[in-house]
Amino acid sequence: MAHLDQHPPNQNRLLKALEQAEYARLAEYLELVPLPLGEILYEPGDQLQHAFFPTTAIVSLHYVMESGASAAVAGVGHEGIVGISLFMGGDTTPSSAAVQTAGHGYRLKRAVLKQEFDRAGSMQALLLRYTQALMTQIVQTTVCNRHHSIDQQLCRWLLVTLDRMPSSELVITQELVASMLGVRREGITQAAGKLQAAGFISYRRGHISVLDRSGLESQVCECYGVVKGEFSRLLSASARDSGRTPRKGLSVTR
Amino acid sequence: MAHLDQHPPNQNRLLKALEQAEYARLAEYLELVPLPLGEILYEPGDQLQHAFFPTTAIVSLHYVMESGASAAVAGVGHEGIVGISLFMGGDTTPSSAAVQTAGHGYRLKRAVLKQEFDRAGSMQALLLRYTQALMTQIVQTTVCNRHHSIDQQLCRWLLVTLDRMPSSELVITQELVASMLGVRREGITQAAGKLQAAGFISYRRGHISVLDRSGLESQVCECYGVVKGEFSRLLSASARDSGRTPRKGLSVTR
DNA sequence: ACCCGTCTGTGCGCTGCCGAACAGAGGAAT
DNA sequence: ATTCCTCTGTTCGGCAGCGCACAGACGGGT
Repeated sequence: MAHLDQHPPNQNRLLKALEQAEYARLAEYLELVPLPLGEILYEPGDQLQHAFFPTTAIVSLHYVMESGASAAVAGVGHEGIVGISLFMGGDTTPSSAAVQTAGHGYRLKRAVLKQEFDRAGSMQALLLRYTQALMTQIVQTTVCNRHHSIDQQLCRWLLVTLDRMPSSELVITQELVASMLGVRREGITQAAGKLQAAGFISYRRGHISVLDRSGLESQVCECYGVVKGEFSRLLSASARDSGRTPRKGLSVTR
Repeated sequence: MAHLDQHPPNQNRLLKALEQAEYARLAEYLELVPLPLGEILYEPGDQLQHAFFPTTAIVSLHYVMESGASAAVAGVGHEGIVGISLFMGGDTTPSSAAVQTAGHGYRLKRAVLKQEFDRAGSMQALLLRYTQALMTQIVQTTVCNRHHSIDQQLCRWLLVTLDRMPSSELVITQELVASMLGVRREGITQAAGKLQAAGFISYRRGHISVLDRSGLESQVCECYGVVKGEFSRLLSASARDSGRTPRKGLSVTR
């Protein structure tokens, strides 16, 4: 069993950014749960009962079409929360959330989250800023789908996943990556082959090791930087206190 | 000049859904403005000064890439508001907003909107539900980009635009439609040709008339219905009073 | 009435991605 | 060691959409 000290709540950036008083109110309700690969946190139409704050796990938000085809629209790791529809008021969404990388996270009962949100304090502001950052991520996925090659999208996916991992070893099959990017498995095989030939990664059945992060960064499309810039603009520590515009122009490429 | 009685604020669904007291507080600050085709309401990095509630105009939210290529991620008509980053806390976004169909709208100064939002009353709840519906729209655009043909996307675009128009005559060039869908102009020419041959639409230089709406609906992909279902679930009159889950299963196809 | 800028139709060849099918290769379980 | 299942590599044909180039056609402006 995972001990609390191995997985402190403040591994999650949102929980970490909470003010003392808020964190104190929530602490007793935070429940550490294991998030095994493939676990589905919610599906379309589900009445959500909990929100999740991943610590070491990564959750992918995706939409499954009638035909069975699917595509991920965003990912959530230790920087975020799964289940924003709880406080946005819709309670559910047409998309699904599934664990993409096994790990742990904290969950919080719907009523507790909603109550804290409705105090309209700094946690509300924090969650709303996070939601806006998430929207940016989705928007960027949209344009990336439209205009960029599988190669570039794979680079982007590797980098955002890496940003949420403690190590540079990703445990995932090409098949799963393909279904997340919404492309054929063969497309990933080929793109990954190029990256390996370039010496940026090495992989074996179900494992991808990133050897040269800067190599990936040299190939990735602008989408990666835009999203990363927005996340740090909206959620950096200096933005914590108010809703005002914090420092700008961190690393955004325009 | 447009008279107030030709363009009452309640043409905008969000304004219409406001409670008496809230509307009364805002009314004196609502400013009717013409929104000519092509006007840019904001660009990346702009510090927004106003939010806009379109009445007859349609605004498209899109992202312009470094290469100059662009793609629309969502549209806003009389059902919505432009400038959600004002109350979400980010004040700005990496995307742009431009008028896609000329018309009118009301604008509201940033401070006034923010103040009303921060009362954490029913307007806050309304705007948050709208934001969630907008996210659904963006998500659906993402998967539509990934998996559906230009033909289907054009159908979808025509229908959502039609839903926001009083007549069935759209004033827009194929060139503009192409840039909104993020595809080549030739692709639109071809897709529109098919639809015309099928008798669903007729067009001439800068004008598209929808002749057979149900024809379009028979060809459109599921994305249209999903978004429409979410909007009515989240923003129908019966959902106005609280954040609770309203009626379900309107027309969403799963 | 004219002119010129913009919009629309059409024709290439090209390429990135899809669909399907199959062979080999790891790795976990027995 | 053997078995079996899943993951990975590779091939081939097909097609949707791209980039480019050019011709005609419309319509607003003077």
